[in-house]
Amino acid sequence: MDYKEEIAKLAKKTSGLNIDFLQMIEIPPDSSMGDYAIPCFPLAKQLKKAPQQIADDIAAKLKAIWLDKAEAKGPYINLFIKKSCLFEDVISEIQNKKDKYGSSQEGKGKKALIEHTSINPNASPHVGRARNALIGDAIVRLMRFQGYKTDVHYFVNDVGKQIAMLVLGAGTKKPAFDSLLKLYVDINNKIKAKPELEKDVFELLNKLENGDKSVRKRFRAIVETCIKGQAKIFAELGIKYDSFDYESDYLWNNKAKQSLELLNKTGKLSEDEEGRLVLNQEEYNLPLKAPFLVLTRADKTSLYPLRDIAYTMDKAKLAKGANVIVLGEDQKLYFQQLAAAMDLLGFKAPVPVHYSFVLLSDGRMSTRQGSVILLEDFMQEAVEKAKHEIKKRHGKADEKTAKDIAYGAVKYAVLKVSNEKNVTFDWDSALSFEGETGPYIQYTYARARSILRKAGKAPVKADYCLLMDESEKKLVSLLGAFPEAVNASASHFRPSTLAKYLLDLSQAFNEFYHSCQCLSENVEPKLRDARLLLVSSASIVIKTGLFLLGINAPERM
RNA sequence: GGGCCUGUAGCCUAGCCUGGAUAGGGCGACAGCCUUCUAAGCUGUAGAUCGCAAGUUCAAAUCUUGCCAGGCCCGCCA
Repeated sequence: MDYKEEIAKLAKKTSGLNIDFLQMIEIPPDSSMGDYAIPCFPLAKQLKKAPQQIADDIAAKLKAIWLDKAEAKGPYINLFIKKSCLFEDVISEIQNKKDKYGSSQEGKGKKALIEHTSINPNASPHVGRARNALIGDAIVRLMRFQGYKTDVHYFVNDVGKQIAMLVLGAGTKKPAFDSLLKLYVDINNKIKAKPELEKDVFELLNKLENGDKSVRKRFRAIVETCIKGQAKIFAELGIKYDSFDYESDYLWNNKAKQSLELLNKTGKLSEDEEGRLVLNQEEYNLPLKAPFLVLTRADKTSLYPLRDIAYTMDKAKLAKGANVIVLGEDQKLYFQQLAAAMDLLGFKAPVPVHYSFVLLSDGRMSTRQGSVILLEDFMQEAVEKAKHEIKKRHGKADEKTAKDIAYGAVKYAVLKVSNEKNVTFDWDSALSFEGETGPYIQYTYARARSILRKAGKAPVKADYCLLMDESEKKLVSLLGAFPEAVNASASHFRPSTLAKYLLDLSQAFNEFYHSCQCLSENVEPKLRDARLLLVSSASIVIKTGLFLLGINAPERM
């Protein structure tokens, strides 16, 4: 039952006012003030009465079977829902729906396409780039949970100067994945010291674009090594892709060229004074110094935007429903240019989800300079620490649990921060297992599961009126808020919203855990049943929530 | 020069879209709580002119404008 709606209806009927109360209803800051509240300020003008008076008048008249009481407190009408109704609704719904609880199913029957990660295939991913993958994966999970049939795409940027440099650096050797970063840094330094080497880079690119078989092979070999290495690391974290789309394919299959022709038909394409093909985007009023998107070099070899336009057109054709792309904040303006080009071609651009960079205490991460924290290293450190912590408690550590905890910490540390906020990477806080962390939430789950294991057979129903403690009430109310949290998180593409919710829920559970016993002998059997169902419900919701963030919930830790 | 994002206790962060009741958390500090379901936990204390200044409003962390600081971007990188 949706109490907000019921309250709105009731308030409208009793007050006789033609006002949409639904918008006005809010949740009081403290549960002792009621389950819902209606602030009466907005009514004051219309009724020409003091809001306090209005609250008094209306509160006295509000009556419904599910309503325990309505009392005016200053200008607010505070509403208390009958506990039996409120608790019954929430707990039985969770028990019925189990791991489906919280899904709005609003994507049912719809499809979604999402592109994320799409890192340059030049080295092992650093934690800044990993932010893309982690946010992207959480969005994928949220959308699937909401019922969307979701395809995950990874655009492999295997064309361009950066890769050509790597190919040049490798020469005839076949470097291993682990050695790519060093190779990449070295060749960057080498070219910096000897700029005439750039000529070789462009020559490689030209040959690649014009279909030189051996050059093509050299590119593919090194890119494959890199993509395999990257995919393995992400797979270790439970992140999977349905399709790796190679940028170079857009050269071979002529789609880049074809989109150039389509753009030409718009009349906005022209050659600039140096022979490059540029797209006029004046009409879109983008904050650029010159309103042109450069699509080719003077030798007419393609630049990234052209290949990206071709790719984005393909995605637009493929995307039957939602079309989402996760991009760094550095791509914001560029993406607007891409979107403008799509608009010109009559295609709908994807919805961009932007995130800010992970910084180091002494500045930005740069693969080129080798000043990075590699995701692998972060994961490894976390696993070491998890093993150490488990051994401290249980004597020996099993690999699976250690990884669950370690990766939970890694993921949560990244996902709990709002997308648009910069993160300054700091080993101590990133590797913390206490406080606002993944392991804290996992620990909460393990505690709940431990109670349920010891309880043996689970009760089927209970009298929820017996749950009198403040901590119990708070817990139920948070459990009831899960669907809304999921919906807010999914619809705004903000995993941090769900991360925050799970933290609040875990805190509420731990407070309950400390103030209410379940299995103790002096707990009445009926109360025990009610509490066990509450614990079971909390465990279901925590597990589902963690799953949506891509975090495993170990049964013991 | 222009545009977008961010600014909340010593440090990190939620709330800002959709303005309302004492601005939530966490780390660190200090004081407590394990003979009772896992102390990776819980309770309490101290710590905030919500960057600054104006404006709108009965009411501003939240909306508007200006300024300051940090991040990112603005033609042949991707």
